[in-house]
Formats: sequence, C-alpha cells, structure tokens
Amino acid sequence: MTSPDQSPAPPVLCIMGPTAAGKTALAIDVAERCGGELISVDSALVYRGLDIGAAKPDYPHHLIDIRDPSEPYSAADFVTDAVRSVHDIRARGRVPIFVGGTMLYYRALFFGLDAMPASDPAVRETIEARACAHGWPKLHAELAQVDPVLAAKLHPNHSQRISRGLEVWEMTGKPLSEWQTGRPKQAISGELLPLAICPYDRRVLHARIEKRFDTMLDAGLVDEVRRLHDRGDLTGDLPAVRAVGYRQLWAWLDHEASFDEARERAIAATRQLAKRQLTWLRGWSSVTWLKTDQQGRPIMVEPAGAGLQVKWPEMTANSEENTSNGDYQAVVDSLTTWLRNYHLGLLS
RNA sequence: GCCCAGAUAGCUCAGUUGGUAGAGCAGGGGAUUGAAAAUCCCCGUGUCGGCGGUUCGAUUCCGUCUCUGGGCA
Repeated sequence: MTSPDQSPAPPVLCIMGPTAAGKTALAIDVAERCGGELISVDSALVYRGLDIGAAKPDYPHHLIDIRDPSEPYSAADFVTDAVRSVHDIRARGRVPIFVGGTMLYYRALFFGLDAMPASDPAVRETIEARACAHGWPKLHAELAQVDPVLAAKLHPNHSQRISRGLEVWEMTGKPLSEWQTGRPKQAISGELLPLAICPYDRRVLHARIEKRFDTMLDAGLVDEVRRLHDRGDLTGDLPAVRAVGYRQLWAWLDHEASFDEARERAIAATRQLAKRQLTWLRGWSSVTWLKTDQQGRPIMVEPAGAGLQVKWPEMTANSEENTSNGDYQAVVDSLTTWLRNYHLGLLS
C-alpha cells in the first residue's frame, strides 16, 4: 500500500469482468479522457498470433503480443511485467489502468505471490509421465507424504495443482505449503481500485458471447487458427492452444469434431470461462460492480455510493428504451473524475 | 395410402423381464499462489408424446391417435 519513495503513489483503476462484458471499450474511453495507458491483464493476449479469437484490441495496451505461442507465460511473469509497466507509465506522467479478465493475475496483483521457484518443463514432464502410468490419485498420495498440508487441500484428481506441488518439492526439497507465508506483499504501489463490469442478466452475457464468436468466425478466425495449426511446432497442450475458441477449432482441424460441434463447444467453453471469472469476482468484497443492460449501457452500481458519483438512471422500461448513450458517457466521465479526485486528494 | 422404426431431463440417448427412471453434454454453484481462456470438485422429478384398455399397480404390455425419421407406392 505504500510506495518505495516518500510520496504516496496514486491509486490504480482495475477494470475487470467476465469475457464479452465490455471491459475494453470502457477502458479505452476512460483512458482517452484521463491521459491513461492501458495494461492488459489477459493470459491469451500476451501471445502473438492470437488476435481475432482472443478479441485483441486495436488500441495500444501494454503486455500484449509479448510472447510467441510456443513460449509459456505465468502469473509471476505478469506481476513482474505489470510492475515495470506501472513504473514506466508513471515516469511519463501518465495514468496506468489495468484492464482484462485473467483473475489469477489480478489475485497476484492484489494479494501478491510468495517467493517460489518457477516451474521447470523437464520436471513437469517426468511428473506427467508418472501420472500417465499410475494415475493422479497415486501422485496425490505421494504428495501427501512430502506436503500433507497442500495435499489435504487438493482433490486426488486435481492434476495441475498436484503436479505443481510435487514439482516444487522435487526442485527445492521444501514443501510448497512452506513457501507460502500467507502474507505476500502487494507488488504495485498505490491503492488498487477494483471495478467489475457485467450484464445484470446472465442470459444477456450468454447472448453476447454467442454473437461475438460468430463475429469472430466472420472475421476470419478459422484462417487464424489454421495458420497456427500449420506451423507444425505447436501442440495442443500449450497454454496458447488451449485458449477458448482455439482449442475447439484445433480439434476440428484434427478431424476430432465437426465444425458445428467445434463452434458449439467453443461458445460453451466461453460461457464456462465467464462463470469462473464471476466466481473469482464474487469472492472479492471490495469490488465495485457496474451492471449493464442489453445494450451494454450502465444501469446500476453496487454497492450504491461506491465512490462513483453518477446520477444513475432509473431502472424502468422507459430508460431501457432510451436509445441515447448519455448514461454511458456519464459513467466514463465519473470514472475519470473518480480517478482525478483520488489523485488530487492524495497529491494535496 | 401402406409398411417399419422412433417419441424418456434444455440436447443426445440408456433403462425399467410391470413396482413412477439415469448417463454424457449443456446449465448452476464452488475451489484457485509461476499452465489460469488452465485444472479440479459438488449439484439430476422429468405429465417417460396424448387418450383408452388389461392389471392391485403401466413409462414398461395391448389398442388407438398425433408427431418425426426411413422404406414402398
């Protein structure tokens, strides 16, 4: 919460929300009005070549296109990059704004990560091979021998986290649970202001998701996936290829599903992603929610009076039919004012 | 018009030798410390197409009707 130097660092707006909720448009509008620079919080946008399917924005963002799809990226990499980006943006006298939907990255930002060794592909491979031979419950039992605290928290089928637990033990001889202090430091100086944008009705989100995927197909998503597929060096177990939409179309290119099946599965996977994002968000009590209507216009803020000084329109049939986007502008204006007030308050 | 096969959960289907039914997917909820758009856990009552009949009891057997495939005309 305090910066390394003497003057307190200004707060940073974090625009969160499930996929297809309208985060990017809002972020761009706010950035344009307050001299902001956007920092992407998105595990898929880091990859070059994942454009249409990842809804890569045209507007400049930091931490986009910084990895080849063959290269892994991690939450820890993100924290390092984010800290540097915030520092650079502030040095330019500009306002950093986080925007994106990778909630683990936000978690790492808000609550910090404990010092711990990075993953090792070779170690991971040997663990994977053992799991193939004996099954994950066997490895879970092994983990219980060396790290009972972690094992107790994991289901015997939880492949990925059992793997990580064994990996840390094998690399360091110290249980992962002992690396966790329970009190890591927030990496960013200055208060982080979490704002989540989301349609008030889940069905509206689902409709947006389906429509957006078809728009992606029209925009040439198949060619984009085929380009990655045809490289020949990318495999289905890479994070980039497991991304929603890419994974399902990849299966179609491998003749493991029909095109219609791939499309249905991609849309369903996107809905499921949105659901998981919302589960993260619900768990964070300090989040200010910006609920939107079918047209993506703001209709309410929760909790009321959360710092956004906006005259919210009444939730009536009448206001829903109002086609002007004045309400939206009011939100952008007040978010800008919100940020500015925080800055002035802290600077004075 | 005739013959055959179907009709069961939002979808695809299994099943009940007659005692009112369960999988996968979808959907919902949750977990989440270097793969996170990942990975994992929990959640299954629905006039068993309609109407009659047989039966103590029918989603199951019989009849009939409707609808959907397919075949023959």
